Amino acid sequence: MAKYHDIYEDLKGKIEEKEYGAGTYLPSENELMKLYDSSRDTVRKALNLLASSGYIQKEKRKGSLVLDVGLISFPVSGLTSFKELERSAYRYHSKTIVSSFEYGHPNARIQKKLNVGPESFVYEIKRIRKIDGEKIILDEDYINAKIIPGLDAQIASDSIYEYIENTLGLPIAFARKEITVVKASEEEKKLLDLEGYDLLVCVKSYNFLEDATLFCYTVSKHRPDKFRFVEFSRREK
Amino acid sequence: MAKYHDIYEDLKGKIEEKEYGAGTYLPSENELMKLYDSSRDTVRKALNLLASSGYIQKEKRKGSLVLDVGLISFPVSGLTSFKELERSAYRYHSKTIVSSFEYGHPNARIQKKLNVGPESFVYEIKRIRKIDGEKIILDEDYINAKIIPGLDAQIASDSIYEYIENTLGLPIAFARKEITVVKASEEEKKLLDLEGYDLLVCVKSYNFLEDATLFCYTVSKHRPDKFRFVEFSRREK
DNA sequence: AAGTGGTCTAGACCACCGA
DNA sequence: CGGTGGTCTAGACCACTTT
Repeated sequence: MAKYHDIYEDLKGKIEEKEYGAGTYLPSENELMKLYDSSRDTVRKALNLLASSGYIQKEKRKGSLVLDVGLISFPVSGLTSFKELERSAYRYHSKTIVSSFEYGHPNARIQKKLNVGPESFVYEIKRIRKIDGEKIILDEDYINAKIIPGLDAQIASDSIYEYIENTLGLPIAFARKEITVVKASEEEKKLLDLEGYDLLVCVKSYNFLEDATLFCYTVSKHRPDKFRFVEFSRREK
Repeated sequence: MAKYHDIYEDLKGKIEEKEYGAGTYLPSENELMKLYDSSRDTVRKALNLLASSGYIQKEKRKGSLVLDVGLISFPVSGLTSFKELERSAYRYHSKTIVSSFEYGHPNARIQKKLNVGPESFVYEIKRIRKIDGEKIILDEDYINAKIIPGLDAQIASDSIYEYIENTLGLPIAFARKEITVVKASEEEKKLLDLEGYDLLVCVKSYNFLEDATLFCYTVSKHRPDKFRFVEFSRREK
């Protein structure tokens, strides 16, 4: 099912494999209709997906221009989790260390962040991400245990997202993220290999399920020299 | 024209004005068809825009849930330029100082960034952004003069984007951005009020017109404590 | 059983570009 | 003038939720 999505994946693949090279035009919508034996609307849905993710630029009365799919490395974008990054093209020698795993009632700050009361239960997990032998990233996750039950340190050392999506079958849908720069605390200096840096790039993220439930608040702190965020954005209007 | 866009704007406004409150559902697609006297497809286009910009979450067989439109401040996202930020809700006492304005052939690095030859002409503009009396941001713009002619220091001190879009009538379409953290050079320490910080948040941006012409490469460096980037992202699949 | 959003189709008109 | 993408319409079937 979801024909338009199949067409999107197919075209995306062919652009990445240079079958449709940068600077050339895709077949017209009329031709794509025939190629994929589908209606124009369906083809256009696929093309819109390609445009919004930066693969093509649609030009009126000319066609769909294939863009140069440049470097796509270390995106915080698209809800990518650390575990997914490992699997990506940019493969690091990486390791996750669970430095603390707690379960209990949240303090006032976390109650507010997760929008829960003092009687609720929350997992508080701290993890250190090691890349090429250096402790680079510190992740703090605050997870609503009522929504995400059954976590343990073993799952945390693997991938919490995979557990949520595959084991629990809960669909992660969207996130609000904020990137700032903060001073490193003494504890953070001890936990990470900061090499003299006293600032950290701080990515705070509110993560939601498909039914718009806020299930997790994450604070991810990166050593400045190892942080990189890439974005493709279209201008409104 | 562009009915679906009008509907989008109307609904967006009503969500921002709390006419449709967070946590409630929008009228069903069927009702919206009648409300706006349009077809279902047109209504759905508007709803998709709302969803992709984070205003609603569509839930199958239930409806379009209105999300809590939180803080939207200082987004680098969406191609927002400094001049637009000024006009936004978060109004700063701000001022732009053109610290250097040059016109000539580009060096090898800029030739590569702008994808032009050594015989081409490029504007190289440095601007300091003052917010509340403090010099916080340093912008370097490298602009292809063949595409964007007629720039001068006066325009640079106002808004280059406005000049491109309104005076020249050229449509700015999309950008590729990269955020990293870099060490401040001695020159940058002199130009900005860094208050002891020796790192800067560096936003590099390749900016394109609607016909996918690369017209401008920008490097924008921010004092770490004044930098903030907010993003809404949907999970693929 | 009624209502919802997700998908797909077929056809239409427009504005504009290039031959 | 034919081809392009942009927009809009009307109708259809599906899977599922709610009543």
